[in-house]
Amino acid sequence: MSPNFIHTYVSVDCVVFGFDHENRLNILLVQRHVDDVPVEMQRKLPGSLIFSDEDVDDAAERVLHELTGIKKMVLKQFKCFADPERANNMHDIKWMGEEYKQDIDRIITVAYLSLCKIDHKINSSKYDTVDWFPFDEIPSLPFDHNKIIKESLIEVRRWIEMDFSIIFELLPKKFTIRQLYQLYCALSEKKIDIKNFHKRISSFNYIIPMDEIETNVSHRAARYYKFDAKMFKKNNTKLIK
Amino acid sequence: MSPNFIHTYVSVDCVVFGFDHENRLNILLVQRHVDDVPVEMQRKLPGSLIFSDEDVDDAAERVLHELTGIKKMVLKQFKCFADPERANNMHDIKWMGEEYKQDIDRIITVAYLSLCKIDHKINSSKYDTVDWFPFDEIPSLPFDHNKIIKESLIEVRRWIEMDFSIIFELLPKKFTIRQLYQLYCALSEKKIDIKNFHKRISSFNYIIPMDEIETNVSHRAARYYKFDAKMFKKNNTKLIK
DNA sequence: ACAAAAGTGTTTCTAATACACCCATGG
DNA sequence: CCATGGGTGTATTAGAAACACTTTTGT
Repeated sequence: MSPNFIHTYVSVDCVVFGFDHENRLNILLVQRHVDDVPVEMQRKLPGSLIFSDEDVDDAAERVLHELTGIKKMVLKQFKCFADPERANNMHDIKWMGEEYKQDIDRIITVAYLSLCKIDHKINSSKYDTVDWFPFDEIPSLPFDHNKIIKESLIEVRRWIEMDFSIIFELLPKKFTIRQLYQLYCALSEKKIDIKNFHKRISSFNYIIPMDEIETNVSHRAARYYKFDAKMFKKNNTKLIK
Repeated sequence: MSPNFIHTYVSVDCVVFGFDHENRLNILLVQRHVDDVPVEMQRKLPGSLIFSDEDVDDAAERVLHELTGIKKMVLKQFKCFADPERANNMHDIKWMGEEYKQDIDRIITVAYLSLCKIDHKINSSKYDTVDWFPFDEIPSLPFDHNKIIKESLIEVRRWIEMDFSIIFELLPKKFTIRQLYQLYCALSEKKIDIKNFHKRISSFNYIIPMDEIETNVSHRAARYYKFDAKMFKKNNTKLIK
């Protein structure tokens, strides 16, 4: 008795979130190159097959590094996608053949979340083209990448719910309370009044007011704040209980 | 350029939680049969390789059904384990050869959580021996099953935090407030006074008092309650905000 | 002066906690 | 009668929410 067990390649795909100046969540997509493939199918999530001596977490770390050149990025595995139909598209099969020089029939992938300051310089050693796409302007993507992205949003919200400190991975090192507020609103269902938000934030000893304030704004300039991770660790607090 | 990409089997493993009469979390383990293997290594998590035309979620559902005979069990994917060393033990390699009739060098697994009423009759179509083990009496297990179980506890706590209603999957259909309280304590870090717990519970319209009360107890008999899933769905509430 | 957002102070109200008290049952 | 836990009611308090008011800057 030798039933038809899966024997397959395994990849990782990374959904990297950023937060732009129009208060929108963005995602990093890369270019793939295949002839005869409609141009709208030429974007994809950054990813890679994993090596035979590699753990998935390490593979995801590698993909992120090849993608951005950044050494340490926060990273969280969130789901294995293994629909037998997920790589059945002709174009995708062709692309895999060219990319990996192997005939690949089925492939399962482990999806990861990551966060990145959108102003950080992207220095990819692997991809020619790496671009931010606002969440609601993401084109139709190969494989089940659109599905993965859709589910990643739910996951990133959960993540911030659980560990508020990772929200600062998306903000510049110095940020205004308003920026933090807008980001919080984009990521949380909870609605909170900006004034009360302000009050609560300033009661936290791990969000530290700086001397610097905004310039060239047509209203009272806001103060910049910075996040003190050490302070946060000491008395780990949720934003909203 | 054809680097050494993984080409592997993929399995699912299920960590099924139960809650016993001594207020302890338990886990279902099955027996595996290999000669020459020390008896303490003869238990394992229920699991299976996935078939070539099967999604992982379906495989997990299949495993659970073969394990318990129960049709619908709650089920949640929680992590892919892919350490290249995880199946390097000689005994494990031998067992895989006998079980699956294939030479298996490396194997990655996707772990699932499930919950089961501990009094429910277990009717396994696949395993001769299926037993509950209290969480802190789990023996040394093959592969990385001990690691998986350890992480599953964190995960099940998160799950209940997110969706309180699944806690009732672990309780009998009729239960006392004390039972619910003990279970809640076992699964949550939050401490709450039993009296206030009682009060809060009785304020929820989806936890319905029954006419029946305990018998043969050496103190005032407690009332039985039941959980009304429909009511809960209407006004989904967290136990503690 | 006005608009627009920063930032602070005050009040209200809900909900969590602490705790007192009565009830029921077995020994 | 006592011990044990079931179950209810009340007072206190913390903190979330609503909102008024002052400050700062550009136009």
